Amino acid sequence: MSPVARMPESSGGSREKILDVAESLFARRGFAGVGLREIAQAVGLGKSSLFHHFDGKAQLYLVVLGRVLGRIEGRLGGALASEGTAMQRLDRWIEALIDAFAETPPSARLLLRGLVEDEQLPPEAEALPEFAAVNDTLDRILAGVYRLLVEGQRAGEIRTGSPPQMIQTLIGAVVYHFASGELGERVLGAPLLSAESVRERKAELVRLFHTGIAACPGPRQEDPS
Amino acid sequence: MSPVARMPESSGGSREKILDVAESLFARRGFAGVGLREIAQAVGLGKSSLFHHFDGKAQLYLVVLGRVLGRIEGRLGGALASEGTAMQRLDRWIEALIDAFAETPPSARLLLRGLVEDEQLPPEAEALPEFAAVNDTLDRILAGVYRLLVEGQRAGEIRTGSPPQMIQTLIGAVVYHFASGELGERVLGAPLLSAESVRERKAELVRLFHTGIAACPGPRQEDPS
DNA sequence: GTCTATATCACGATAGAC
DNA sequence: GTCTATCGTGATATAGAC
Repeated sequence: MSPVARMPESSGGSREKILDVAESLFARRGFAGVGLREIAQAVGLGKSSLFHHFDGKAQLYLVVLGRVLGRIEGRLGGALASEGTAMQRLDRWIEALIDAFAETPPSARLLLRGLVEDEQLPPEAEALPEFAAVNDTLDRILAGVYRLLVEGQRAGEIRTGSPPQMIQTLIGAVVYHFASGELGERVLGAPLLSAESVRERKAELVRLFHTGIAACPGPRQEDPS
Repeated sequence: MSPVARMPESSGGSREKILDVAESLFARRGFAGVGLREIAQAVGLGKSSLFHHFDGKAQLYLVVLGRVLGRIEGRLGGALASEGTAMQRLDRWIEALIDAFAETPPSARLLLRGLVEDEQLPPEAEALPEFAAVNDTLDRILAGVYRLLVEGQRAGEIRTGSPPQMIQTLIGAVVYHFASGELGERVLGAPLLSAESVRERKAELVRLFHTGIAACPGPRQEDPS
């Protein structure tokens, strides 16, 4: 899509390094909390050099956000396209989202900020093409899981109720968890990103969506994991 | 607790006005995204006047955050102290948390930032007494719901599983929802804070925690709402 | 493609008049 | 308790040499 995307190797991948560093810093302290000087310094460049790779701070931020969303969309697409019942695909969708955050730890924080902080960017940034691209990717992701939930309801696998409400819960339960950092580790009493914690999170959410947290005395669907 | 808390009325409540404005602005753009100049201007004061009410930006932010947490703790305490089974009290706890966010809309965003953004404050701010106060309130809130979940498990009302994992889901599902702003409204296709949306959110979460989202064929516990 | 130098502006915080 | 004036710093962004 981007004009620079065609040359993945040639002449020093400064651009990728900048994006990696910026992703980590923006995730930790947000758009306003990070200066271009700090980013440049962490990459090993002068501040002004960033302007030869990006049009400015806002565009850089949007490129970073778009890259994260693109990675996530790729993973989720596999779950949507997989075989099995709607409920099985939903389980895989949840697990794929968790894997995406576990693989690239800053993603969850960056995404949570990006989703919640509408007014953080200067107003003129909404005119940038990257802004529209981010929104489009987001819409596709949401539309995908929405269709999956509706399909599950039609098939009688998912109870009645508002799919958008369920989506809000899914996003909140997954994204918040992996963005919760120190507080999350205080709650858990364990590291957030260890293989064991990640596995436990998957199991808990799949179980929650299947049966809630109540000790239901009736017969239960088979545990899928 | 605070030395100023004893005089709720006398001599112009500038302090409260500052806190209200700061809460709204910090919620929208975060600690680093808001300048003292903007806060003072919105209150109708000069920038320097803020320093006669607060010790600096970081302390002001912590006071705002502490006030929000105090309001929430008050509401949740009522639910914890109420009568009924652990599951019924958990339902009330969830509904009280939702009411707190619905009543003071910026709270959810402010809190989500405060919870997730560890590194946003300058390091010396962690030495302020308000920092410890915020953490204490947070710990009390978390300990309260933790005890409730464990009690429910002992009584056989709540299934086995990790209470911390359940708490992470609770926080994520409630706080994210009410912090989700424009994106949340795009997902829902409806305003986030209308009486109907708030009622629907309560019903969805209570239902989710009772029975999951699967269409369970077995007998179900009575709907408590 | 990276650099130095600079322009312009806003920031948090302080001093001191009233 | 609020104000004006100011200090020192760091912000984004640009210009132009190499």
